[in-house]
Amino acid sequence: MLQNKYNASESEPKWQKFWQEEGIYKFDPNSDKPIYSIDTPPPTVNGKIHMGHIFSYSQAEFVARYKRMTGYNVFYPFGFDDNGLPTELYVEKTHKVKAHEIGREKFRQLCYDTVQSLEEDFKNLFISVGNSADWDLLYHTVSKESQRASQLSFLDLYNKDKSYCASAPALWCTKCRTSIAQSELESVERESTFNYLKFFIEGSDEFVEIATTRPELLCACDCILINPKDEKNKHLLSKRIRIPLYDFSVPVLTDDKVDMDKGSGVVMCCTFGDQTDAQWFKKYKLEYKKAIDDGGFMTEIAGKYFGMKVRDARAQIIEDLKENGYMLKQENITHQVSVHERCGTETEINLKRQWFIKTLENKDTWRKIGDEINWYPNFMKSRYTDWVDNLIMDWCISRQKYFGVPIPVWYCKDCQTPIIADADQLPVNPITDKPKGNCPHCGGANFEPEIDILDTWATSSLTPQINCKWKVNDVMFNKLFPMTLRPNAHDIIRTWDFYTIVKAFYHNNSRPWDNVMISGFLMAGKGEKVSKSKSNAKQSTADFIKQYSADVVRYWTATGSLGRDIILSQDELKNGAKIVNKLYNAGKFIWQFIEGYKPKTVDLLPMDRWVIAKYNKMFESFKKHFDKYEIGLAMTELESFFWNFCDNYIEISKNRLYKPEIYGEDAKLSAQYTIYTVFLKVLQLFAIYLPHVTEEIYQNTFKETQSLISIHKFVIGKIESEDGDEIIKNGDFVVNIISLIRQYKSENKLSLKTEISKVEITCDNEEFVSSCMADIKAVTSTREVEISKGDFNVKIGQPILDNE
RNA sequence: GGAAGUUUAGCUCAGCUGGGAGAGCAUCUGCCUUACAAGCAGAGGGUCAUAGGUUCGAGCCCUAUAACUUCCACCA
Repeated sequence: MLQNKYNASESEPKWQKFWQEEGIYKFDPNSDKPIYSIDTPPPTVNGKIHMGHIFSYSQAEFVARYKRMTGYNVFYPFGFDDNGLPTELYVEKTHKVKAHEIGREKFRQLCYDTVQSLEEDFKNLFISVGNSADWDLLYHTVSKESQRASQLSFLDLYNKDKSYCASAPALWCTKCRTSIAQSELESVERESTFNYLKFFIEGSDEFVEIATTRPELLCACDCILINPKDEKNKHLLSKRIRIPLYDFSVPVLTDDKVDMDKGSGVVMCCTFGDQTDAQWFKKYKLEYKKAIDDGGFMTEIAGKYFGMKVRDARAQIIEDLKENGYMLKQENITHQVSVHERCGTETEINLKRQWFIKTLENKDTWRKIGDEINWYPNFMKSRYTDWVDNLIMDWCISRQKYFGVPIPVWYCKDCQTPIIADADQLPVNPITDKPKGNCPHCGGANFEPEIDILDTWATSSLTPQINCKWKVNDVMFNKLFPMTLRPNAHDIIRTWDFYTIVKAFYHNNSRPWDNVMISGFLMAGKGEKVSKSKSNAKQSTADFIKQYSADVVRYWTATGSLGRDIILSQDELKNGAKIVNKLYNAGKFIWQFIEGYKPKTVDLLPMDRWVIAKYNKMFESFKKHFDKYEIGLAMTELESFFWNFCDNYIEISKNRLYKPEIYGEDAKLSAQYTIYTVFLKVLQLFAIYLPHVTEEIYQNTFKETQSLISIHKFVIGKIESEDGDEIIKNGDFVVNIISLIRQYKSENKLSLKTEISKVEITCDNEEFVSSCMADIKAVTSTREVEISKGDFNVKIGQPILDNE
């Protein structure tokens, strides 16, 4: 029995609890069913879950439900990415502390406590929106198991010579005080000035003009470069050039990368102004002059600018250059600069001992694996291939941070050789643990621990291995790996997707998954994304659930299309509320006629066969869309069928259901069979999107005569029927006739229940139309219908206005 | 500078292998019809971005152009 009104805020938590208790969504490791596995993105634990997450995660959630209901044993874990920089930044911000000030251990503990409570909230939120992950499979990137996997990965890469330790120029964030990877850069437009400076040739008052945006790096200048083909500057080659304001001079070198036509065609190379400088540094084995310290302040070599922030030093040196007559001219420009995506700070390049994973040497492999994977939507694949094509640096995995997976390495104090931990001592923390033996190189017994930690992506790129129990349970691993689906938003194709591919190839010589499904972003407005860290998520997800219900929020998430950004729309939410209400009301209506009814095969009336054929046809395209991960298009098919079912089929059949004494017992049985069967099927399909209201209806109606404990345990499919397109065409034709009569009433401002004395129909499928005579009469309230063969025409007689 | 996506009704979008221009919302007109007024029935509304081309026929294919969005590169 269904209550008169549906109360979502009562029902939703009730069913969520029921599903948990009954293990409705649990993965069965012993099942023979084919496995469908989902490599769920672990959200970074740094703030609140906003509607953008719900949007993106729902896409995979719908797929999980769909696959479960098409006979798969679905492996759908959930995870949290709770180590690393994003979490540290969050903790520093919310607790108003600086990690390097309060100390490593204290800070790690603070991080740990913070993520514990946040994750509980995250989990509850995802449950409250009806997420059907198997929570028993929950993983954390900071857990012992993940740390072990991550360190095993490190060992494996080291043993396979796919990683190396080097003092090489690496991207550096002076605010976060850590090295970062190429993938963590973001381009932003910044105002700057182009400064054209006089550089005097040593021992002469002749000068050469060199333009720079970074005059504060003059103190770190190593050389001047020109193009080898540059005739006009050729005379500089044998000369040394004096650095303005500083008491030293540098040689002139040649390099093809110098653009003769840019500025004066003469460039200065500093350590380090940009990527090109870093390349020249390596190529010509230049001296490292560290001008900027780890925190973004000028070093001693900057002379009078020592201790100043880069920006201030730049402003000051520009003044000094002007004052001393070195400034030829200045141009204001706006240019793209690389900033750290997490904090927006302009990045520097720093030279430190770092660990790298080789990514440059296998570009062809990365492309090949990209080709092996199905990308949905396909055009998003170009994000991946573009990224691979444009890689210029190996993946730097050292982070000078605290809260993360330790790099399992010590260095011999005598010969500096890295000592790698043993596999059987993992997870290991080199600061508190000791290596198992002496230095293999010199036999030394004094070690210095590596204090850096691993890039958080170095661990999260192992989610398939972590989830599938790599090097933990071989049987499981072989069963699950590679995984079926990787769902994520398009912002992390170059990080998460790329790194996961790299690791799966190095460790398992395989692609990590068969399919990648890319979702769009929730935009707060034009060109403005909603993000956890920016807190521009105006209304919280919990508020939306409270206001509209979880089902309605889910409905909205299903309206987006693959890979495309969407803007939160109140209209779509209202639409969702309408559909939930409509389903519930249809359930109430149908219950009146199916209470105690058990479906049995009967001869069906034509319009009943019609609606079943319509359902089957809709199911085909529903399936077609869903198999291509087009969740929204599938739902649109379902929705429009359901609305048609209510407004046309139910209207037609309700007379037979109400008045068997007029239309006959058989006609009622036929209608009962049809509404029972079709509505139960429709409910199953809607269960993917609206799991709560469909469960509420099922439990209070069909459950009585069905053996399955939950609507979510059904296998969706077609309804048995011989009919095809012919009956659809004929039935649609009848609906069209009904429409014409409704139109007549509407145009004449009559109530739809107004009786019509007589309707004369001529058409060429008069046989079929005649077979639906009783339905037509009933639904249009027509006393007499005459049908004959001929050109299509519907003649509507007089309405009967007085109640007789 | 390279690339991808988008451009269809006032708004949000659907249109599969070329043949009828569509849905929802909004607007307007009716209707309390034994599930639902959070509903039902109906109506109006479009040079399918622009210009060429292929074709018997183009929203769809080709070429060029424009606008918007995004990714990548440039950063002397």
